[in-house]
Amino acid sequence: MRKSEKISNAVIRRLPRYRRRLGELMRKDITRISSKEFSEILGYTASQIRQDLNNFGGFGQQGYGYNVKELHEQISKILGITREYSVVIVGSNHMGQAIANYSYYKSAGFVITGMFDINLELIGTEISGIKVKDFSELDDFLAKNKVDVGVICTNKESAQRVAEKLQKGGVKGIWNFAPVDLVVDENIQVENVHLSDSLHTLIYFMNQDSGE
Amino acid sequence: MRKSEKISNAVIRRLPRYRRRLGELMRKDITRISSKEFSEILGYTASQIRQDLNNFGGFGQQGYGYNVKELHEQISKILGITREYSVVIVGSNHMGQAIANYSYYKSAGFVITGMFDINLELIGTEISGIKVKDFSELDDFLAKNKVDVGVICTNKESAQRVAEKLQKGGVKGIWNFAPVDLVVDENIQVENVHLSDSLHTLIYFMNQDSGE
DNA sequence: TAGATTGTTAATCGATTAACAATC
DNA sequence: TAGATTGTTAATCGATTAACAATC
Repeated sequence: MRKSEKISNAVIRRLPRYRRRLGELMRKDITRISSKEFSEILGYTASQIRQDLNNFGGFGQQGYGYNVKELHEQISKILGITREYSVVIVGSNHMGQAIANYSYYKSAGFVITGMFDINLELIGTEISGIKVKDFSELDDFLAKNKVDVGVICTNKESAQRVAEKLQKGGVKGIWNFAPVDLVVDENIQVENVHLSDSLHTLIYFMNQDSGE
Repeated sequence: MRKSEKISNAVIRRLPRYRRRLGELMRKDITRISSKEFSEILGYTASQIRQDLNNFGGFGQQGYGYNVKELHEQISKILGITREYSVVIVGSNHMGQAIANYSYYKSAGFVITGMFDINLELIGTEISGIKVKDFSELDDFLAKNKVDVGVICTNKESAQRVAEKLQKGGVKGIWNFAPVDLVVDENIQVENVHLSDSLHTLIYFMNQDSGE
């Protein structure tokens, strides 16, 4: 770790939201913001925002606040959204296609370099300009191309096997959409998008709310 | 609140994972599990598991552990996954289609009763057996049908307006896939699936890892 | 300079872990 | 009964909030 002290997950997970909101402010031509004003937009306390940011350095100026554009850049740097990332999608069914077509990625430095599937009807078709390859070509593809992130959009039965292939192929991060908890080396990062868990949480809070 | 003491979000967000893992155990015909064994599967401490569960009642038995099937049922009950929920999807582009086609929902009591879009090329087409309706029919549809959950798969510019329509139409929960923070009445629950935030978090941890 | 607002330390609050008596 | 494991209280740890001196 850079600063010899570990920064908590909670802080990290707030950074993308900070950045997103700063982007919105930029589009509205707002150039500066105080932690107090920002706190009103975000629903966090001003104190928390200042604490969070000061994990990484003093980006503000006393008596002035924060420069929106500069803070946006600093957070981009902290997150590492400063270069291109090569991404492959394994599982080219509906979810894989939705990911491939999510126009946001292109503008944010994510380049989809490969899509894979085992379904013969999908192999060879073109999705968002990318030809779907046979899953059996994945190992070879990973050996020949430096890939940063693997996206798993397979069913839950195949996900672990795919994760292992991605790991062997040298990816550094796995974005997992399958409803399973993957087991991989600790030097590989897994970020889960567990849609069913998310929906279940929503259902809980919905029911809770009506009971109050 | 039922028990006059608020249960923390952190606890609630672990419940779907508990339930999912219990489902896996059931499929393996495992009938009982101790908090210690379960902790090894989950990567939580046994203490945390027991604490979490005891927020809702004593589901275990001293000297024995927990009955897998019973605990699964109890958690389903706590979450509210015991009846059917009517769901409409607003925005029938790739992400909306992926949600509609996610076969999991059908088996878990979620029934997609409507899909909407403004794109004339999509209106009238059938997705996973559901005909896409014109967005302008949404108000009328919500007035005539009891809908529990609205899924927002529009772009970020339209999301807030859609949320307001859903709110007026009486939905209790919004599952939001647009990269914005929605403003709604506090009796409406919003669960965000912020894909870009998730990806940014992954990128951070990937870069961190290589620096250590 | 005076006013505003940060950076940072201290205080509080909440969540996790440990310990153990209760009990199956 | 003896052994195992829960339910639950107490201790610890970490994260959030409050306060204020530093400073632009």
